[in-house]
Order: sequence, then C-alpha cells, then structure tokens
Amino acid sequence: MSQPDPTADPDSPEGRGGAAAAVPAAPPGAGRAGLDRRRILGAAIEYIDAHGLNALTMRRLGAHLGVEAMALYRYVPGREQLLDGVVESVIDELYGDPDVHLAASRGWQDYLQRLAHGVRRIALAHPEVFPLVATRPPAAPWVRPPLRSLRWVESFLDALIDSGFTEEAAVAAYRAYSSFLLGHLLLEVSQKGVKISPLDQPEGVPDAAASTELGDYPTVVRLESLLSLDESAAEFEEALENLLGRLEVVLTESRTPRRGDPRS
Amino acid sequence: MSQPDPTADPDSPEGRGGAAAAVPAAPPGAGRAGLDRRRILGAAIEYIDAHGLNALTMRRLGAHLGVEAMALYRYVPGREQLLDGVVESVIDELYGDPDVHLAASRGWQDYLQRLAHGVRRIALAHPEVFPLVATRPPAAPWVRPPLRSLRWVESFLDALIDSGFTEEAAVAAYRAYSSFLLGHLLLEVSQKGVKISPLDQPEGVPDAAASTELGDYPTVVRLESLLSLDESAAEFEEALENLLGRLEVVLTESRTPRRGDPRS
DNA sequence: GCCCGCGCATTTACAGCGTAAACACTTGTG
DNA sequence: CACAAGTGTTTACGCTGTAAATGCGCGGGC
Repeated sequence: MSQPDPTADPDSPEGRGGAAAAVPAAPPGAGRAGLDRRRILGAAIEYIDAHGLNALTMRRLGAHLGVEAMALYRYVPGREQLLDGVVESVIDELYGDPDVHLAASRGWQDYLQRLAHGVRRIALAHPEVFPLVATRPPAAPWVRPPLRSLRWVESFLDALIDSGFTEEAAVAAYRAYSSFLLGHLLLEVSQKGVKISPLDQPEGVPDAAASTELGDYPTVVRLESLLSLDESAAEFEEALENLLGRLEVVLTESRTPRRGDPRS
Repeated sequence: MSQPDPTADPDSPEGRGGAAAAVPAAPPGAGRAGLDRRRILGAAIEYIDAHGLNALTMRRLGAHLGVEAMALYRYVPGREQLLDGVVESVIDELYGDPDVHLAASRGWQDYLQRLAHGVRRIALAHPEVFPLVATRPPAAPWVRPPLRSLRWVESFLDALIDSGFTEEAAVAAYRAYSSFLLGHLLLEVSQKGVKISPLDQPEGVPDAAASTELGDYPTVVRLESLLSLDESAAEFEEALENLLGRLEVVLTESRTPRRGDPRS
C-alpha cells in the first residue's frame, strides 16, 4: 500500500514523502490563533491550490483564516504584494527540498538535474500557482522565472563557473535552462488543468457539435489519442538531458579554443 | 531613414513593414461609427498594448470606443470571453503573415522556422498580450499555447508527417516545439517589460539599498552586464536551430529502424 | 485598583468593477 | 402612421480592494 507504483512520476506529489508541503510549518511552539505573514501566505497558497487563483480575494482569504479581510493588511501591503509573497513562498520550498543542492558538489549535471526536478515538483504540487510564478514581472532582467531568486541565480552561476564554464557560457546556460524549465512546466501544468476542467461542459448531446467542428482537422482527430497522451515525465527527462548534452558541448568547446582565437 | 539597421532584430516591430498590425483593418467600406465584435477586439488589443492588461476594464474599453460599457455585451458575452477573443485575434495575425506558410512547401525546417519567427513577431508586437496567450487554459489537451488553434495543430502535424515523420515523432515534435516557443518567448517579453518598468522607482538615493542587498551575490554583481545583455534574437535562433537539429535526428533515425525492430 | 497607551482586529465607507434588466432611440418596412 | 427589430443607455446590485475610524484586550506606571 505504501509502496509507490514503480512507473509513477517521481516528481508527482503522491510519489514522495512530504517534501513539497506548502509551508514548512511555523516555528515550533507557535499556538493556533496568532496571525502573521507566514501563516497568511501559507493559507493563500492552500486556498489557490484548492479553489484556483481567481477565487482568491482578500475577504475570502480572511474568512479562511477566521478573520476579517482588513486584518491581512497589517502583514501584507496589498493584494499584488500578497501574490508576490505567494510566489516567493512557493519558490522557497526549493530550499527545504533535500534532493536539491545549492552547490554542485557532485558535478554540474547532477546539480542541474536536481534543480530541474525540484522546480518540477513544485510546479506539479501547485499547478494553480505556477502560472503566477511564470508571469509575475521579474524584479531585474537577470532574475528570471521560474527561479526568481537572486540566491538561486548566484548558486547556478557559481556552480557552472566552478565546473569550468566561462562566464559567458554560464550566463548563456542560465538563460537556456530557465526558458526550458518555464516552457516545459507551464505547458505541463496547463495540460493538467485541461484534463480536470471539462467538468464545466455538462451539455446534452455531448460531442455532436464538437465532432462536427473537428471534421476539418482529420489529422488531429486521427492522432487524438497520441496527442492526449501524457508523457510529460519522459519528455521532461529527455528534453532536460538534451539540454545538458548541449551544455556539455559548450563546455568542452570552450576548454579547447578553436582556430582563429588569438592567444590563450 | 527608412533603411533598417542591418543588426536589428528582424522580428522586432520596427524592423518590418506593417505585417503585424493588431487587426487586419475592418472590411473595406465599413464606416466609422458601427460597433462590432471585430472592432471591439481590435480596440481591446490596442488598449492592452498601450496601458497593460490590468488597466483593461469593460468601462474603460467602452469609453475608448466612445460607448458605454454595456454596449459591448451585445457582441461579447463577458470579460473572460473578451480576453479569449483577444488571444484568438492576436494569434490570427499568423494567417495574415506572408512569411508564414500553412504547408511545408519548402521543407519542414523552413516551415518550422517561419512559424517560429511568425509567433515571435506577434509576441514582440504585443508583449502585454502574450502572457495571456500563454496562460489562458487551452480548450483541449492537444491545443497548446502558443499556437492555440486547431488549424495550426493540423497544419503542423501534416507538415511533419508529409515530410516523413512518423505520427509519434510528429506529436513529440509538436510538444517539444510548443514548449520551446512558449518558454523562450515568455521570458523574452517579460525581460522586455522589466527594462521599461523601473520608472516606478524614482527614489531618493537610488541604488544605496539595492547595492547593499546585492552584496551577498558577488557573481551576479560581477556578471550584471552579461546578465542584462539582451541577446534574445541570437539565442532564439540558436535554440531553434538546435531543436530542428534534434528533430532531424529523430526523423532520420525513424527512417532507418534500429536493431530489435521486427519486420519493416 | 486605576488608567493609559498600544498592538491588533473590526467596522464602516467609498470608488470602481462585471453584469442583469429595463429603457430609449433609430431605422427600415408595411 | 404603426410597428418591429436592432442598437446603445440607464439604472441597479453584489462584489472587489482598500483608506479611515472604531473598538478591544492587555501589560506597566501611579
């Protein structure tokens, strides 16, 4: 019963212990009633996970915490900043993940692999929050979604530079890596959402209109089962490994400078 | 004066004629006053491009069109559907782009290249709208952002299958391609946004606090200029070519079946 | 014991939002 | 002229984010 399915997605919430909890449990000894920023952000994440982003209003979040909406304003400047805090909070789960390291102690590939899976775990644990992670404007050009934290940017660059990447190559790798992560995970959670949401289509003759409008797209119809197949985990792995391979080429090429490169 | 800078980004709005206009100009002969869905969607895109997504309200859009908010409801069921229409409208620009073909008449690589640049042109022309394109939930698992149209999915799959891809390979290519496009373009427009928005930081001593808080991240500080550099165009090209190369391998491998594959 | 401030939550209030419903007006048709 | 259809406006309601005033309980000086 507790033995997980060997074919299960190792990053999916059910496939792991409790490593991706929304909030790492308030400081031990904190009673029940006290309102504070940490508890508010945790409740907000919980609420979004449960009811979706649009359903989150200050009043409802207050009610969820057993408090009036205005009480929240003592700990959070406003709704926008609350959402910023939610994003930050969710990304902070990375620090609590024992499988993700801040330094490349076992090689840069291992480091990037663990980081990618850590972020993926977060995305899958909070599919309703992740689009927010992706679309909130970054504070500076160099802090990109989905990492969103200077500490991770620093760690990323250090890991690669320590492993022999030039500064330029490390920066290029950072950009390629973030855009890969963002694109893949955003599509993955949005695909996950679509499988659930067709419950708002309780029509009479269910597929009559749909089928006719699909008539013009025979290939889509024919490949529907292939297209609907969820191979996200395998595709993630493959794309990630391809990216790492590509970076490896960059690394070794930068170590053996090619013709036309003057001195050094 | 009209000669574009040879180093300019060919997909940037300034670098081209008028191929990426928001709306292909209402049917010729349509007077000025008449309200209709097309005009409303066009005005909405215009408004979002000018003032951002959050600033778009039914009342303000009505005012922008010289009309009361409620008048819009005769042509659009509600705000959500208006946004859906905006997304659809923006993506429809692809059909008007003479550089993007619906069939792979000059090879699948050419087809994918043109398609990618067409979508990139749209993203750059409407940076405020693009996150919407990326995050609106798709209607079905197989219609993914950023293409968002059955016709494009059909065209994509046909192009690849006609070029020799197996059905499985075509579907896999479709997924890899969409996630590449989405990730790269989303980061590109969000980076574009951050360069503009620091105008809401007219503080007294501008970088005093910022510098101190950056003190813990020496690598980020040292590489700041590299990190801020905008090489989106080149990186897009490189990542796209890498993806195409990867797909080419898939294609040729599927043509010469490997060991262990029974018959054929 | 008393009272005072002070930290926290509530109450009240307001402008703006999306949108349902009733209304007024224009226009083509008999 | 009457009428019907189509289009835009008015009015109204419940909900939103949030500024401002209000109430409340608790720990320390007198």
